[in-house]
Amino acid sequence: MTTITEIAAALGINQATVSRALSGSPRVKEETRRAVERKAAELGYERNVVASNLRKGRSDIVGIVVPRIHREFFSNVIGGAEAVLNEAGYNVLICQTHERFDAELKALQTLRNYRVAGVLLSHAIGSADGSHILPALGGIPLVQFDRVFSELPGSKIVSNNFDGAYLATRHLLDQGFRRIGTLAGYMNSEAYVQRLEGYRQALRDAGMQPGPEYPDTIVRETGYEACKKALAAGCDALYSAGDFSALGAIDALRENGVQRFGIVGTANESFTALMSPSMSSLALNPYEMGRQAALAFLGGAQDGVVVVPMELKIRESSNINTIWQK
Amino acid sequence: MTTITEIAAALGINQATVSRALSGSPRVKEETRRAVERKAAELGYERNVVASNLRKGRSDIVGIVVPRIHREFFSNVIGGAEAVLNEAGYNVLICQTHERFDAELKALQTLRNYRVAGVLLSHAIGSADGSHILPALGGIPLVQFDRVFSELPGSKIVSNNFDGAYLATRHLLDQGFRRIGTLAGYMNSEAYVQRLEGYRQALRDAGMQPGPEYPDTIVRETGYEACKKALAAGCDALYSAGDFSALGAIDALRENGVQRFGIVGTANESFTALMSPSMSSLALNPYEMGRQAALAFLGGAQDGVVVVPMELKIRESSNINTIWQK
DNA sequence: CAAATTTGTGCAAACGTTTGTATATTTGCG
DNA sequence: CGCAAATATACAAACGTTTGCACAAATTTG
Repeated sequence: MTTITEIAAALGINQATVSRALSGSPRVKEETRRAVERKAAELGYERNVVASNLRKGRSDIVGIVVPRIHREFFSNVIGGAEAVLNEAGYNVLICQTHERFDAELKALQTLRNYRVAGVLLSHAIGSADGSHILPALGGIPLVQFDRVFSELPGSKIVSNNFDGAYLATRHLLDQGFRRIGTLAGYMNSEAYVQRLEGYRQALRDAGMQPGPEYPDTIVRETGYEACKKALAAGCDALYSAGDFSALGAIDALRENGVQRFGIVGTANESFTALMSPSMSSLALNPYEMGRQAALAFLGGAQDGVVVVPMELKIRESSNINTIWQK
Repeated sequence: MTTITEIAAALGINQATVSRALSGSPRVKEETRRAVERKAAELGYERNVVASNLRKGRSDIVGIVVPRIHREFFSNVIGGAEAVLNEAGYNVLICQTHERFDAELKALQTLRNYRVAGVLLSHAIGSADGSHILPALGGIPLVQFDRVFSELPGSKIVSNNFDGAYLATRHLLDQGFRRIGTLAGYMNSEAYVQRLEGYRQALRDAGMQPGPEYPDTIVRETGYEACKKALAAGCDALYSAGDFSALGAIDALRENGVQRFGIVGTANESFTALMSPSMSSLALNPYEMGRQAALAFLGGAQDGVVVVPMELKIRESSNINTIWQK
């Protein structure tokens, strides 16, 4: 491949001049610049970023570490981050942890080896705390998103789970449902705790009795079981902290031929809009979270929390006239 | 950050020895190696991959270029490729083209600037042909997957669309359906042409009349319209070359209260398993395609085509007793 | 025991840039 | 015209690693 030294030799000038010409330094004559650019194009020159980064002591790569790339949520976060970062001249190196602590540690070390400009991280479930993160990064700027360790410095991007769940529950009340339960997630995760609190607050503010709560309910099967209990307890609606548990709840409604029952899920997985009746869902905003994470990095990854609003997608499952059939 | 020069100074030996010790050269005494490793750990040394890559003239990064990362298909391909490549000591740099020619060209140039070890590519719709690819890559090994330009050299990973569509159509016949139409995709894409051919061959082999064909039918709306026409034409089943058009077809079935009508889609989008009745679908195998693409790269990106089998996921929509309701 | 071989280490150049400083050239101005 | 200032280019060192070659010490061989 062509180097600046070759261009310099071909033009009989110094490589430093070629370097300056190509990087737009004002210290080179317009005429020389044009000659260099012409010769560079002629020889098919492309700057060797590896050498450039070594000399400059920094890289234009930003690492993104996620549990699993094929999860809709994370691939959308990556998409949002990439849009901003590419615009700013950065490239994106993606690592998966598969929810494992050891893979997360290795990913962080790899990124450090590349002397990346920054790291955007959503930690693995397998990481009980964040004590390994800073040592592994050795000073590289850190932005955490969605799953954050509050004790670490740097920027954090999270959803407003409390407000979202409040809104979803309020929506069910507004539709005329009167006894609302909740399928809550794992209580060791901040996000699920916040959703539960938002749900409770909405009921309190409406002067309603607290409804039945089904914790650790996050997959289709547990949603199905919990919904049967909720029906037995006289519920006419459920706010579910996940979409898959809400799907299980709908299985139970169909099986029992229940009518006038409202469901709102959380996460706005693509199937919620595609099923029939379609499912109302409290949408996370992964693309925007990715954008915000990237912007936080560009802003220097200062300590601080950015809250990305959730959005309630109102569809058929929370309409009191929706018919549930087998 | 610590360098090998610092380790060498601390031990009073030469940097070359440190380098050799850390990279496992047999030319260094076991005792020295241990001393180096101890000191490296003590100083928190991490190899500077940028410098290493520059000196070695190659990089351990493989570029993956896809239209859109948040599409389920592509994120799974990436996941499969990453699994293999990480195992082999490579890292993955991901670029999106958003189906645009200019973004694809820029991505390829960026990867070349990084002197990546290889590129895995599924080209943008906006790229009418592949004439820009080789010049942009300047000799970097190329593996194409899913969307391939046959005229380019290198490895190609594709699905066996013909066999898959044949199988799907055969399955509908086996279920007792007798007049089968097809929602075909865009005929400027090799994959869709192959699916149409497979469908036709299955009917021929069964001694059936050719059914009605609805080309350019790939989204929900066009699927809905085409299904209404198919119903008017007396069809009792459809093989759809896409899942979204199949979803539209189901909309039409529900609306018209049709019974005894079979549907098989293609791509096995996650919603197909989650809707009710669930949709039978001809699954692409993106994870395996990613794996194969990575393996092809590791094997030197030799000229040749690898065909990844599709798998028919049999669910309720192709069962003759499934009830379609509003 | 000298010569040949093996083993371990050091020296220094290279990878392709960038950049501080020095030098050469041009320009401006009294 | 002469000198200072501005402009343009050259020189050379650095970034941190890898690696061919040279060399010294230890070991084997005839």
